[in-house]
Amino acid sequence: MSISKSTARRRGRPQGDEVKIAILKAANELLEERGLAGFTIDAVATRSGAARSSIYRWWPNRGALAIAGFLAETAQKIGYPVTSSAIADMKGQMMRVAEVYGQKVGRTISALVAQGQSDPEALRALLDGYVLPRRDEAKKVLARGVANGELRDDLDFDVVVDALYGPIWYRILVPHAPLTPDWAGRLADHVFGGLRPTR
Amino acid sequence: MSISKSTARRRGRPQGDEVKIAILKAANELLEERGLAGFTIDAVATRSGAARSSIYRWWPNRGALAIAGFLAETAQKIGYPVTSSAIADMKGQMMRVAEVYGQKVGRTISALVAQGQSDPEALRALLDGYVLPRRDEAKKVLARGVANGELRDDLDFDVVVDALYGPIWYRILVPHAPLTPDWAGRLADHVFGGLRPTR
Amino acid sequence: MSISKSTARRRGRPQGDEVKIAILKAANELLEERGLAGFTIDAVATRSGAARSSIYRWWPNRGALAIAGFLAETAQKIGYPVTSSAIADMKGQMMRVAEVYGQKVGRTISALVAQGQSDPEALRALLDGYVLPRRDEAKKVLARGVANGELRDDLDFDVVVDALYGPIWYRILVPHAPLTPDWAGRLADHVFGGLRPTR
Amino acid sequence: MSISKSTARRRGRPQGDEVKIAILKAANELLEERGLAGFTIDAVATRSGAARSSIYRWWPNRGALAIAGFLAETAQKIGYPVTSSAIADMKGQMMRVAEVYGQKVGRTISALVAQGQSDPEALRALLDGYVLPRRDEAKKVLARGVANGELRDDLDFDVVVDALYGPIWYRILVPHAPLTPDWAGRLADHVFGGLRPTR
DNA sequence: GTCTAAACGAGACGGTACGTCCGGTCTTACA
DNA sequence: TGTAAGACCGGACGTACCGTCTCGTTTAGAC
Repeated sequence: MSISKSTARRRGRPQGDEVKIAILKAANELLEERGLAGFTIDAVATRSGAARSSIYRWWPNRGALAIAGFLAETAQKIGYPVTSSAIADMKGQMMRVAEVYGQKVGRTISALVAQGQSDPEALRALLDGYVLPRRDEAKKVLARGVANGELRDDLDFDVVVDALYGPIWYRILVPHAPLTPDWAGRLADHVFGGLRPTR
Repeated sequence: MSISKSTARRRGRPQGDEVKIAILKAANELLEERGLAGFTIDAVATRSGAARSSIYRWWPNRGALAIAGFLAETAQKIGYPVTSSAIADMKGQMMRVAEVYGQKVGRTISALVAQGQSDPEALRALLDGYVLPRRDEAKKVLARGVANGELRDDLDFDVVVDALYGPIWYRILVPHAPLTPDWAGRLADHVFGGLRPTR
Repeated sequence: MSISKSTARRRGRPQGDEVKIAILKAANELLEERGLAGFTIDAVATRSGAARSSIYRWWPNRGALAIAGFLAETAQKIGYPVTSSAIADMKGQMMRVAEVYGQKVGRTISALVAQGQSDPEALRALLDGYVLPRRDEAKKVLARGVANGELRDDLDFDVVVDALYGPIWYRILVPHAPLTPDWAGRLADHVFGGLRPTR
Repeated sequence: MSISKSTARRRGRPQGDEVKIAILKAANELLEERGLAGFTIDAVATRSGAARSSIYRWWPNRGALAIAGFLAETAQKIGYPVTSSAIADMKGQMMRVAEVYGQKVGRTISALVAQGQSDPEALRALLDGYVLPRRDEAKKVLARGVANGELRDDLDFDVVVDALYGPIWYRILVPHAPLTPDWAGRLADHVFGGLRPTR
């Protein structure tokens, strides 16, 4: 995004971060509170106190702003616990994710995905900035599980991550029933344990 | 949508089905070809040869039209096979769903979900008209599997359906990787078999 | 408007003038009450209880209906008094016209004239059906005045009628001040008497 | 329309007068050429090269635009001559008005009046912006005539202005016969001279 | 301390789609 | 054949945003 900022400070007024931060904050709040429909450049400008032109100076369009707001404000709030059991760590993290996504963050995420359907760059940004990194984290936990014998060694990690986290996103985006930690726990149990009877 | 057409014909000019059909067809095609962005009432009108006002006579807004187009044209294309094995039936159906959703239908579905994020009625219609009925079908297959001993008898069907189909929707909506029958087959194997080592 | 009612009954359902009358009545009422803006074919249909198609059977478009409604209902309500004095007759008639036009009829007339601006046929119908006939009546009174010596014998009747009635229409259409009988009387006095000082 | 431009420039982009002028010009031309029927916001936009939204930024609806176009372009074209005789001045001005109104301006005026019938604000604007000011001018001339003895001193100026100009508007709006300077001259003669025989 | 170029607020501008309203035509069922 | 009902095409309306642009103002660093 920015090349050659390392070299000697350029002339002119430097870019007071407050404006940028206020914009991102407002963007995120609007996304949370009113979803994609209420997320208007004008609304962001009004709420943040910034001018529309200031927004367009830093982000090329509303999709980019939406993603940026999300990444800046809410993205990295859920870490993985680290205990001796990878399965327990996974399950715990899924439950915490469900808890968080079940509230305002869920609205934001679904708005972002919706935006992504008609805005390839926004989708790309969401994937690269959020989805893929988190998948990688999950895979590390899985690898740990394989290493210590908790998990089968023939697992396809991509499939497993889809199996564990896909349903969570599905419940955000297609809310046929509420997204709760309890449900997430049962989901983990079913997937880890399989569906076949134990002999 | 309208029952009670059986009774005596109403007074005025009857509603030449061709127009309605042409509109729905055009709506669906646009959704498939160009996603939500290109799905404009005007575009639908032009392509179908109908007048904008005719569209608004039958559907209150673009969300309703989008859902209606989908349900009328593409919704019921994938049935369940029925063999002796419920697990095989499930897996087979998932693979066929993946195949179909991996193409144009996927675009349509993601457009509908996106629309649903800012249009509660559209979301409701999608759930009631498509998602929930298909979940019910899946649960019947699962029940068969429990009955004949293929599946554990303590399963939470809602969780299981989420676990099996959630990832498919996830890959449509958050396309971090392509949606293929092969992947769907492996997904089924992982979930049915569980992730823990077999003794 | 309707000829040949005398001859032998034609086949089919007789045309029960009630519908036509109800339509004209409704048309006129709407014109009076809400002016051109509220004068909608649909509104006329609803109020009259007739179907839109029945309206279009008898009148080609809304302009024609408006004129017809006016002519049928309100047009011929103001006759000329006949006394020995033509000037008094004129003045009296002007005052009564002002009285009538100052109320609902004025709204109707201004609506018709407005309609006429973008509908040449409506204008033609208004002229032929109302304006010109009434001008002719006025000219007869003027001729009587010339004959009995009340009026100059070199008058241009068209100019005189314009001078006497033009201001009345003007006050209807450009209502810079109310249209009252008193004002009309003073108008008559000024025009008949001239504006120059009497020696 | 806007005073107080003298003070310090406002913050944002100033309002490039060209756009506004082009819009008004186009509006007026359309009114002249095609009357109220052809006077469409879209047509104005197309002809002026401006966007529809730019038009709506400055005028709230088509009525307001119509008036504004008229006032900006054609309104003030006819001044009063000033000679020693008030009567001659009046008559001269009436003839020139007749000449001008007899052409395109007449179309515009009748369109405006028509618009006014279903748009009270447009009517108000026409009265305040055009009709009343011009009536005031006329009254001044009349006052001069009274002062120098050409006219009776018991005249009701409002009635006189109605008597002199009312017929002209009447002939514009109810064009039963063409509006010519010659006719206007005869009108002036009749009204100033009165209709009674001179002893 | 001045100079100056970028940041910033404000808002005009061209566009595009929305959903509504109405006009006029056409097609049916019923009387 | 007249009438009620209402589907249909078409076109204008006014609204809401989008993304671009052009201003005047502010301000921290360069000089």
